[in-house]
Formats: sequence, C-alpha cells, structure tokens
Amino acid sequence: MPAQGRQSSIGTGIMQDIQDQATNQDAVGGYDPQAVETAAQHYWSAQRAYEVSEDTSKPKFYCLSMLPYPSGALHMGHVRNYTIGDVISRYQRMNGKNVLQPMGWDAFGLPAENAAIKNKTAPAKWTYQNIEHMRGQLQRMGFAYDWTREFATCRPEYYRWEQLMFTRLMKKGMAYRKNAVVNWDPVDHTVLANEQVIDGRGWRSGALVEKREIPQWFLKITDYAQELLDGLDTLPGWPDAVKTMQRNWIGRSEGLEIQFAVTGEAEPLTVFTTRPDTLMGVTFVSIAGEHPLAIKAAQGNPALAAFLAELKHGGVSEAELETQEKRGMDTGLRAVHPVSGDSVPVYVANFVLMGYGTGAVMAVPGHDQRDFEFAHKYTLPIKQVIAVGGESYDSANWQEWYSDKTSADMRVVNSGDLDGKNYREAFDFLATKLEGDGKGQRRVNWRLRDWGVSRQRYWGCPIPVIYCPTCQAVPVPEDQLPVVLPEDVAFSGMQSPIKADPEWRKTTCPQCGGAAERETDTFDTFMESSWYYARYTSPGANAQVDERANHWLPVDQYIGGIEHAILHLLYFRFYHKLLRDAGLVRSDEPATNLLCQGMVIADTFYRDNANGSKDWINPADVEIQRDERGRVTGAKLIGDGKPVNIGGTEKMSKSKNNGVDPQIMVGKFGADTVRLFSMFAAPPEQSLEWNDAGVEGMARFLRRFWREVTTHAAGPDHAVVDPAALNAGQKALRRQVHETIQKVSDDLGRRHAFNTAIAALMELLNALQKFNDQSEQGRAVRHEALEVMVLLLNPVVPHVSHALWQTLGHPESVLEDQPWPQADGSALVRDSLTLAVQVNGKLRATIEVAASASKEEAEALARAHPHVIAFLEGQTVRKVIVVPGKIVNIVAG
RNA sequence: GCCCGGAUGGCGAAAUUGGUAGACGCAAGGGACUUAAAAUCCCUCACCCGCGAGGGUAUGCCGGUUCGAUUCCGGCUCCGGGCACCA
Repeated sequence: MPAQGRQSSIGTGIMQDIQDQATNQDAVGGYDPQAVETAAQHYWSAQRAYEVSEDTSKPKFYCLSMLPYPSGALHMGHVRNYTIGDVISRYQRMNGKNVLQPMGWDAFGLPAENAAIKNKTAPAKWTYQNIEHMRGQLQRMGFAYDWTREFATCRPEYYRWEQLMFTRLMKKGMAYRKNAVVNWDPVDHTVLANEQVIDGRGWRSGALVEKREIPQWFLKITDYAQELLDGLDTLPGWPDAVKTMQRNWIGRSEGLEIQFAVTGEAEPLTVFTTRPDTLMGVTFVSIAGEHPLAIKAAQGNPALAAFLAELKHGGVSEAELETQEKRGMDTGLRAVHPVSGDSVPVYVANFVLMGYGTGAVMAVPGHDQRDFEFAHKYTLPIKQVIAVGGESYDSANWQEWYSDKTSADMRVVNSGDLDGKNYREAFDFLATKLEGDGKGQRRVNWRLRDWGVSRQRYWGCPIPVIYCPTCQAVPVPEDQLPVVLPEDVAFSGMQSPIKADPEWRKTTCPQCGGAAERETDTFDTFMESSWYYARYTSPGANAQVDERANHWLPVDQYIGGIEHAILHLLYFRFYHKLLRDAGLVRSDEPATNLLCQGMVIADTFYRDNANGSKDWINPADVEIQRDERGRVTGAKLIGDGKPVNIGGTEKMSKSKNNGVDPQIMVGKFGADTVRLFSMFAAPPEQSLEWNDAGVEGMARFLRRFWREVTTHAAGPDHAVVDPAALNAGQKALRRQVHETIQKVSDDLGRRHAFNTAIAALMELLNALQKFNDQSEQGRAVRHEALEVMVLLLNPVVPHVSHALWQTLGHPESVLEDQPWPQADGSALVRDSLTLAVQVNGKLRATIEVAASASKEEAEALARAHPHVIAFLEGQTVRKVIVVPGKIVNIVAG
C-alpha cells in the first residue's frame, strides 16, 4: 500500500491525507453492504452458528422477543424489537453465556380471516405464505436465531398441547362455562371484536351493534389473583410502569359485602363497597341493567323494559361504557337500609357493571362524585356523613374532600354510633356489627375478571369439548387429541366453516357413546402466545414441554411492545403458574427481565379530497422544503412537484400511509445500517422517529469505519502496545478506548442504552480520525482501538464486524465466540480533572486541577480565577461548597 | 371516564446518584477537492445583547425545596399507550 503522505507536514496534512485515504480505499475496496452481509450470513448458516443446546459448562441466557403475527411483511416495529433482542443476545454470548434466541409465528388471528375475505384465499394458505416471506426478511436482517426451534402456533403439533392443558383444567374445575356479553351485529349475524365496532356500529354492515349474552368458556385466573399481585414484588427486572399497571388491573380492594332486604323479594340485594364508613349516607341503590332484579322488575313495567332494551345498544368495551352519559331509571323496587331501616329506591344505572363485584352498588351521593351527579340529575336526596376539619359542606357543588378517607381530621358525622370515627374505625365497627347481625361480611374484591377464552371464529385453535345431550360438556379424551382445524376451506367471512359444516361437528360422546356435537368456538389467540416461550425450550417433546424447560426457564430477557403491558403479560404470567401447577416447570414467573420498546413513528403527509376526506401520501414520495436555517417550510410530492400538507408524526400505519418498508431500506443501505439507525435514533423505551436522512448518517459512519480499518490494515505491521512507552497523545487515545469499553459494556449490558453506546463509539472513531500518529506505538494504539471497536460494534452491526475482524488479520470466525473486551484499569488513570466553578450557583469559570488535589487546593485555585475575583468584588464569601471532581460553588452576598 | 407514560435547540436526542444543559447524529450555512456530479474532508451552528472579552435568558406551564433542579415535591396543559374479542 502507498506509504507516501504518512509523514505529511502541518500545512498540507489534511488534504494530503484525504487523497491518500481515497487512494487506499480504491486499493482495498470500499464498503459493499450487500456483499458483506451475504458472506457473513452464509458463513453463520454453514457453521450453524446460532443453534444451541443445553450446555451446563456455561451460564444459560434465554433472550426472547415477542413472536410476530405473520401479517404479510416485516414492519419497522418488528425490526426494532428484534434488533434489540439480537444486540442483547450477541452481547451476552460474547460475555460467555450459552444463549438461546428463538423465533416463531403467532399464526392464528383475525387478520387472516379478513385477508381471506378480501383475497378469496383460505386463511391457512395466506398465513403460510406470509410466514415464508417474513422468515426470509428476518434472515436478511441477520438475526442470530436458532431456526431449528421455529414453529407456527396454527399447527396441530403445537396447539394439541394447549388443548390437552385445557381438558385437564376442565377436570380440575379451572375451566368453566358461563354466559358473557359480546358485540352482536344484527345485520351480518356475527359476533364482532371490539375493534370492529366503530362509533357503536358494525364496521362492515354499519348496523347499530347490540349486546348479546352467549355461553362461553373461562379460565379461573381470579384463583391466582393474589399470587399474580404478590409475584410483581419478585420482579425487580420489570419496568415499574408495567408492574403498576398490572397491580391496578388486578385491583385488589378490601371492603364489605352488605345485604339490603328488598321489599316484596325473598332474596336480599347484595352490594360490595370499599366505603362502609359512608353507609349512613346511602340514599338509593344502583344495579346493572343485566341484574336479575332489574330483569324481573321490567316484567310488567314497559317503561323500564324499554330502558333496559335501550341499554343493550352499543358495544361492550369498558372505554365505551365509561364514557357514555350516565343514565338511570327507578325500578320501583325499594331496598331496606340495613342499619336505619329506611326505605331507599333501587335504580338501574348504565354505569354499574354486571361483571364487577355483585352488579349492584350502594349509592352515597354525598361522598361519591358519580353518585353525586346522578342524584342531581334524578333529584335524589344527598346526605353529608363525612366532615374534614372545618370545611363546610355544600350539596350543590362537588368538592374534592367529599370522597376523602385518608386525611387525619376526616370524621364520620350524622351517623349515630359511627360519629367521630375515622375511616378505619368506622370500617371495623360496621364490619363487626353487620357480621353480628348477619347483614354483611368482610370481603376482598378483585377488579380482575376470569379470562374468557371462547371466540366465535374459524381461524383459531378448536376448543376440545364435546356436548352430549345427557352428559353435557365433556372434555375430548386425551387419546383423541388434537382436535384438528381443517385448513383447506372456503371462507366467506360470515360464518366459521366448522360451524357451517355439520359433518365436522358430528361425533360421539366419550362418556355414554351417544350422538354428540363438538364445540365449534375456538380459543382466544392469547392462549397460544401465553406458553410459546416454554415450547421453544423443548422442540419435538412428546408433551407440552419436557425437562429442558427447566434448564432454560425463566426467560432472562423478554422484549416486546409496551402495548402488551397488561393483557399478554398477565396471561403469560398466569399460564406459567398453570404449567408449574401441572408439574411441568419449577419456577414461579416466566421472565426475570422485561424491556418494553416504544413505537416506531414517522411524518405524515396528505392532500384534501373534494369530499373532505384525506389522501395520505407515503413519506418516500415526498420532498421536504426548508429555509436557510434548516426549518421545515413545506413539502411537495416528487411525482408532480406540487405542495402537500404536513400532518403530525404518528405511529407507522396503513391508514396514515406513513410506513417505511424495512426491505427497501435494507436493499438501499444494508441490514447493518438499518439495525444501527434503529438502535441509535432513540433509547429503546421511547418512540422512534424514522428519518431517511438519519439513516444515511449511519451509512456514512459505517463507511468511515470501514475505511479507517482497511486503511490501517493495509499499512505496515503493527507493534504491541507498550504502556510505558506511550506519549501524551497516545495515552489519551488509549484512555478513551478503555473508557469506551467501560461505557459500551455498561450501556449494552445493564442500561440497555444502545443509543449512547453507539454515540460513544462514534466519538472514538472521530478521535481516531484525528489521531494522525504513524509511529510504531501510534500504530499499535490504533490497532488496539480498531480491534476493540469491531468487537464492541459487533452486537449492533454483526456483518460489518464479521468482515472487518478478518481485515484486522484474524481468521474467519463467529465473533460471538470472541471474548468481550475488558477495560484496563491502568489505562484509565487521569492526571488532572476539570472542575466547574460557580458563584452563587452560576457557572463563572472552569479550572484544571491535579487529580490528587485536596478540597482546599481546589477552592484556592477557584478563588484565584480572574472571573471569580471579578464576581466576588465587594461581596463577602458566606460559604464554599466543593464536590471533589465536580464543582466548586462559592456563595457570596 | 379510569389506569400508565412522555414533553429539552430547526429535528432525533445526551446529561446514569441533585453538581459545567445540549455529548452523538441529522438538517442548515460557509469553505476545500472535482471539468462536473457523487463521495469525502474542514469550519460555524440554543436564543438575545456585544467588534470582542463577556453578559443575560432557556429543559411544556405555574409555584415550592436547595448553595445548586432537566433531575425532588405540589398544581396544571398538551401528546401517546392500555381498558379484557386487534395482536
């Protein structure tokens, strides 16, 4: 390689170097991501580099990313999720762990049915095609998966085991059937998912949706409510936000169940309350529209019957129920207050949920805001029974303190024996009294409801139950499993092919041998995604999982979107306990560490149509215009050069047409650049804004790095670093190298701050490019720096690293088998430190002090600084704060 | 409606335990190289005042604690995630 220009003089140095580098680049070849990535991927595949087995000589590390739904093509959310998992996996393996990183397909689901209607293909065929395509895309990204463990959840080899588990849960009484409310489309005669109900109407028919009760299967997750709550305290590696959301969702509350006799009824009305201290303020009772008393009262009361019918309109989602106008109607029934004996009206109210508590609540309009508003609307009496300090009560206007139960000076008033007691005292007094009278009892109530697993859809796992006229619901015997879902079907969208086919349903009762019918509902797809993590550990097992599960579980690092914080992650934890109680696993929780990544967002662009709708334009077809300071002034369509409107920055979606196709990006820049950008642009928990120019910046960095390594490697052989022989510049660079090792190790391993790890490596490259030292020790220091950089970058950009490791003189290898670099403590030592000097908390100077300087020496140096002297003129120093290594603050006045 | 987050230059962000706000990157402006383009390299870059030295202001808004607050506390505003049949 040409050596001229190496000793370039100051005056011509920079430009001469540029020319040399350009020449060198030509000599050794530029960075060609497509060639580099193909070669690396072929090597890994030939070496079977990421296949893994139980190796007890190393600590295990199970790194799991949430499995994708095969929707058609990889999107940026997948790329981000799986890059995070891949970075952590490769990092852990370089740190000596035996790493399992699997991948599979959450293959059942609603979109396959929608696509089937649209494209007139069977859901199975569509799904399998998508899997083929997306597997290729994942492989092109270079993720280090053990593909031998791959599976799709729609295969009988997979779902047979969840059918087996379900039949066993039936036998234990953990699975049971009861009526539950669904969204019913009266035109299409079909059950709708909540997302298919738009403004109270069916998305296809446009008909007003109705609530309808149908029998469905449930799993008794509430039996595990306390354990699911307590278990959160054993998960320090889970984000606090997720744990708080789960705690609130499980919603443990201690209260009293109180019986109100109902005039003319044999059965009392039971209510649950967390505020028995306000019992004497009860002026009416509210019940849900589905409550048996309401239905009974409506017979012979046409107005009430009409009101109950009206309540059936609209969807069943909690958001919809909670935001609708609060309405109610007197049932005509009268309840007897359990203490005073007063007669109070019983109202039907649309905000009382049948699924929570007993479907009935005692109303205390004086101290519950919703009851307060309801009482005003229907002119019901309001009674004050709580006072806080000297605050005066005004029954016309709600004040925050009315519902206070925690203030030190909160007291019960106007309540006879309860007067003068605080919340806790009143609670205990009444609990004892009502328990003695047989009118109430202490009770723990949960917001959590049992898990409804029935879906009236085709593309799901058949629920393994047989209905017999004499034996009722019977689990399918284990030797008859799996109940296989036929895949080669015609699918119109209205009705499930297995519901439409009388032959499929026909069977015999396993108990009495008589004619019987199969269940035609299928499982909620959360069922498959609740145990897939365990199946990866036991490929081919002739059981749901085998002993290998106990080698790998719990998952060491789980990664997925924050949108799964409650439902999936709660079912996942629940199912693990089911596996444990079935004797299949020995741990209590499925995953010790959880990372929730944010969404991928992008700019939106549109044009208004004549009819008022918007035409969304993909960012790839738009050119942004800026003023001379770089501020965005407008945008135009590349096609016609005419302006388009700029919308907000939103989650990438089909509806806003702002998706950026990862495949196009990979084709243009290579997988490493795409991986690098998605790790650099934002910390993993935050939303990530896609920006094509930013991606080019990452490509620029990789080209610079490539050139730096190839230029160096093409030079003379390097010597070994001799720490004692280094000059100040060499020492400074070497210190930065070892500081970077510390920083990147901590950022990748502990903080998962991939963005700042990459920033530190960029700073190191910047320093290396300025380090123009061709002496023997200079080249030795540079060589060490480049080797370290290749290894530190490997988790994020494994293809480039694979190629450059060879360029640096090493034989081709799986880089994860190279040990992770360790910082050399002696290289980190600093002789001097920079301290900030403040006067009255404002920065006025910085001083350079010896690393060994005492507080007194630092203070003396600070006070001697001319700026400080100027600011202290005519003032008295009152106090000096010295924080070693950080700051000197002189307080004067 | 309820639960959980978030807000820092023109933009994405950094500041890890209360101690120099803006590292790193993008965009933009100026320059070098080139027949030209691409690529590459150098310089500038929070805002305001000042020729400069320097000064003032600034982390969504209002207030508090502290020698010192992006960081802690109280009260708001706006944006996002979830709400049990999307996954």
